Amino acid sequence: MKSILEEAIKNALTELGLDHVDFVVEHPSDMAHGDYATNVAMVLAKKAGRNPRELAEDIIAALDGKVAAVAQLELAGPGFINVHLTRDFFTEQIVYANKEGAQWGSNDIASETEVVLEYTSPNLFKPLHIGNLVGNIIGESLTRLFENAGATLYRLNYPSDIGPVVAKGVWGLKYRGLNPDNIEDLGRAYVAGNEAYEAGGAQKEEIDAVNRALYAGDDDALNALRARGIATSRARLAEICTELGTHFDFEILESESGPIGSEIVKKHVDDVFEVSDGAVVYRGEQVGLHTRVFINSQGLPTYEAKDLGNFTIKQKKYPNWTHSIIVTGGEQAEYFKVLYASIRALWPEAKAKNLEHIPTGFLTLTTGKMSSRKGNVLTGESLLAELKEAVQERAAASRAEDVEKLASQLAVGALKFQILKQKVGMNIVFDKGRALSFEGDSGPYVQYTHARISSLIQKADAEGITAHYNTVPDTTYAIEKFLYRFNEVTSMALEAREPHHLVTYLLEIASAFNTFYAQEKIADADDAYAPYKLALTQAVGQTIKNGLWMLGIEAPERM
RNA sequence: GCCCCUAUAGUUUAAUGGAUAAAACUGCGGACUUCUAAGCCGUUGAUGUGGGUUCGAUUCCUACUAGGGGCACCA
Repeated sequence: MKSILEEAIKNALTELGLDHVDFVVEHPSDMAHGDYATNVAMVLAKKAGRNPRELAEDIIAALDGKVAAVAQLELAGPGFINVHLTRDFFTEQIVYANKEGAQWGSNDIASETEVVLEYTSPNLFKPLHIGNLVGNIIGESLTRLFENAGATLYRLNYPSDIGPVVAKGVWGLKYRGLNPDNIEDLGRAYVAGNEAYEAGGAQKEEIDAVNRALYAGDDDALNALRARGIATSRARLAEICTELGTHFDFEILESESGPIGSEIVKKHVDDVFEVSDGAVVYRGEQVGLHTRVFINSQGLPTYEAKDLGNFTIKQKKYPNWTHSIIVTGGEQAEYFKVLYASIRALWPEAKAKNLEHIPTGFLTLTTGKMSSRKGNVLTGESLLAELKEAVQERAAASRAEDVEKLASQLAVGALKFQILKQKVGMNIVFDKGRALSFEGDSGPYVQYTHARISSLIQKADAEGITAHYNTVPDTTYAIEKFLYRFNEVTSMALEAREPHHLVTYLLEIASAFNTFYAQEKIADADDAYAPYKLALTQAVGQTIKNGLWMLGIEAPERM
């Protein structure tokens, strides 16, 4: 609808012999101002040297009758043109939503793209910090927004299985006699290794030696500890990903990408890189950035070189990619600028493609600071467990058949919703108390609205009410004014890489539905409008379900 | 020291350069007791400071203040 209006306005400008300018068609914040409004007259006024209100009058005249769904055009304020849509338009949107079903809200704005999206990417020898979950949650939502827009999409996980962090963990396993098959011991081993490393001295050198040995792969005992630790960590990661609703299409390990990256760096040591203090570096200053080390003075690849190897593997596996997107913590924002600069220097053809880094915010707790080094972290799984525990009683008292499943759906919903609610990149202050309360602007609020709708549909069915559109009320319900915006929101959320627009929308539509529900009896067999209300209710339910899916959140039928 | 990001109500967050800055939590008040009260209705309360651009600035530019992040062998 929005694009139809934009097109009609452009045609009107041509008809009036006016220049084309950049104007917007938007939803006025006050619904009394209509369903859409455009500022075209005001933008054009100065250029044309005319009064904006007079100009708006001319445009209204030229626009009148051109778009069937438009009931009324009015001039307002300093020169806005407000557009009111017809009753039929809103009814048609309900028909359309119900007909589309699971496809409702989809679009094709990314149908020409092939996207490799890398996210989650934990270190296999560090406990999964709740901060790691942020990347998973945002990344997963982006993958779904891309899929919803028709993209060919590949989900990539890039866990770290070799390097200093792994060496610390393996050292801890060996010298503290910890069990590599136990996930808690793995966490303790890393903390011990890190403390030893920071203390310096002989132990630090031991850890460096472990690191070199692991790269060389010539110490069977260390190799075995590393392999067992990795297996333990990956098994647990897989469980968490299942619970969160993420599956990966493929994985690249740093132990694979490192050697490939090293080769590339060594091959280009004269044209792209240079040797400095025994290390191989890239001089980012030439493009306004900073210098970074790609191969350290011990001859081992750093994150930088590994990422070049990672890029090469992706390139080989998916040569037709158009977008390579990596979601990580915001502290890596500057790093990725340098990395991408080096990639463009190495492979000029990459300039024609889209290399994107999406930095996420830092997650802090309102209740105090966490430190992964000291081990007093709130791990991803412990938080999920806590959320599930908190919801257990409610879930048990609910109408759900499978209480455990509902508890999990609500816990995951609460967590994801709170993280996706704000703009990507903003630091997240995680309020456990609020997340645990499940009230207000929360995942469970929207999930509850969905369950309520499912229940209403069931009741209507029992009452013998069948959805149809023959008897339509004269006035448009407020909720109908939100429904048709769904497509606009999903496109915008994807284009901006900002799922929070969708979150805001779902809260609005859920809230509008709950108001509708409080004001109107829906499943009333004696009500002539009941079939229409039912159709509307179904459409809202479908919107919420599809919208939650794009956030990676399940929509329970009963709760 | 240099670079990047951020600053909105008591708190946590919204607002593609537009009209009276939108919610939630908290506080206070209320309705129904009819389809799920994890709900609904009402109410108090905000754009860090100074300039600039613009018909119009929370949004763009600039200086300052405050907070976070980064700046060579971690990821």
